[in-house]
Amino acid sequence: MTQTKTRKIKTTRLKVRPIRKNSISDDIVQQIISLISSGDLKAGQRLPSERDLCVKFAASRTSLREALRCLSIMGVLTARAGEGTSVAMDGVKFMETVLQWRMSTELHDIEDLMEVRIALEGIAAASAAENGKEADLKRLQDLVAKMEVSVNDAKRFAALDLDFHLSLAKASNNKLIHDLITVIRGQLERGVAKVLQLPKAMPLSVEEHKAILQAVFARQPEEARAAMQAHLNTATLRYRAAKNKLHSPEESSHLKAAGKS
Amino acid sequence: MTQTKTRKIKTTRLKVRPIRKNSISDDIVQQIISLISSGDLKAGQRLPSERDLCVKFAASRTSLREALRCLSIMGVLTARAGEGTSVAMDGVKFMETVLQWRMSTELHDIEDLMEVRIALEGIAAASAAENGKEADLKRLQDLVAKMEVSVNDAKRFAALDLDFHLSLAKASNNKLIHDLITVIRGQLERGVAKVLQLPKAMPLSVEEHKAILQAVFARQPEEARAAMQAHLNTATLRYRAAKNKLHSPEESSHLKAAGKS
DNA sequence: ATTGTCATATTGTCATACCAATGTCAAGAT
DNA sequence: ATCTTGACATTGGTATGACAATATGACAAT
Repeated sequence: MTQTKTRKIKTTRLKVRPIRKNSISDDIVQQIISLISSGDLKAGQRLPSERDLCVKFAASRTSLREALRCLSIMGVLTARAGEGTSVAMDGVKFMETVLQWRMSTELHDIEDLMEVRIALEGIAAASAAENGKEADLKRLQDLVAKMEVSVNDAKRFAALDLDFHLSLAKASNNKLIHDLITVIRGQLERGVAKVLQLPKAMPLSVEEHKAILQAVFARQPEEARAAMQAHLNTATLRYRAAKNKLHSPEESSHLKAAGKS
Repeated sequence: MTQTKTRKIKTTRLKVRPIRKNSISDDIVQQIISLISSGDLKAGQRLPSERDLCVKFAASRTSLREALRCLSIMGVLTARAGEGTSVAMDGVKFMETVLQWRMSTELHDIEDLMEVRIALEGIAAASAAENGKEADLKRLQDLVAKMEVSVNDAKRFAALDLDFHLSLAKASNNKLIHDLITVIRGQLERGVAKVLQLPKAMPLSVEEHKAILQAVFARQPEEARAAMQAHLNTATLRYRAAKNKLHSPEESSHLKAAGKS
């Protein structure tokens, strides 16, 4: 069969473009996104009923529903039977599901996440020191004070820690950074809980947060960045220690409660 | 006046949770994500036909399709008539649609994007200098060489520039950073084109890329980071200039306001 | 004033049918 | 032998109708 030679290339090279039919659902999704983008659909606003939208889009209810359902699952829309469909109020759920998917379908190393997180939270700290409003800074102060008296309650401490970092990200006044930090932190939640189990972890963490807070209050962007990045670097080291020290063999997803035999 | 007094609050505060019925499509989506996450479904692998999946999930084809369609639109699956449905090979499309949606439904300032980009590409340059493989570095060198002889072809230059930055991000060996840079860069594409219209923009850009390249080849992470961030900072300044000089008023549509949310 | 009931509108689910695109493979043409 | 062609089966894409489940408001009953 080696004589299946190449001389058979007499097929003329026509300059045509492949025809591509975008699916109807795809099209509808894009249109709705555009409507939201242009402001014709505002957050919380209700959409016409599915049957009405069918005729507006000149599509079947099947195709329309595939589009609406997709947007609902992603958190862009909220739909409930009897009530109708409306634009979601908070776009955060969207990013949450998204990163959850991303993290699930494509493995990202914890170290990769931390590398990005260190950079972003560094920016956030610097920006907060530079531009943060007094109210935001006050809130950070309160949170650190609460952390200081919660060093014996790991669960509460973790919640306060999360609140601190997100509040600081918000104070940076860069919404993209706030979004990214939120979703990345969500992926690291388990790791955070582990780190806090280490002895002295919480008191040390309080001191580090105090250092960040001080730099932010002093309106020293670079110091704030350095303090934040130092905090997260040691947190990364503590995570590695926790990972190796504590039941190291398996670290993966879920503990399979083997039950008390 | 207000005799609708408050004493009527004897309604006991019960700790109950609202009833929530997850839709079938939602459930199927979660299950498929889990299958991909657990490795039971690998990238490129084909799923059973829709009609088969119907019986496996014990759901109607409508519900099943709403789930599959959602995953297809988001880029997690790829489906074509006659061929079947399979797990997408390239997860980048997913992040692209995601950020596109996010950018559309929630306004992000160009400056916010650049701030994040500067940090991430700084990391990428440093990591590439530290860990980049020789082949990756060689590719960067080739790209800069091509850029140097393309200073009169803005379109080609822009493509080479994009290639350079993404290749460097890839060389950093941090997939999350590569993803984020890719999508952020996608949002900035128009801005990049504008900047290159400025006089001397391309020759200057070449020099800056050479500086980055040199630092990376010298295996000097901090120098590489500094060179990259200097490059992007001047690019930002050039963008502002281009925005103000050229027909400015229209189209940016992002005005930064202290968003409270 | 609270509760029960009903009508109505809307989303959620299902079953069925048909269309369009793709792959398979055998029959026929060269 | 090799290539083309066409029929056929498989599969995703679309459309339609029907019914269930849920939320809302009006209204009667207690």
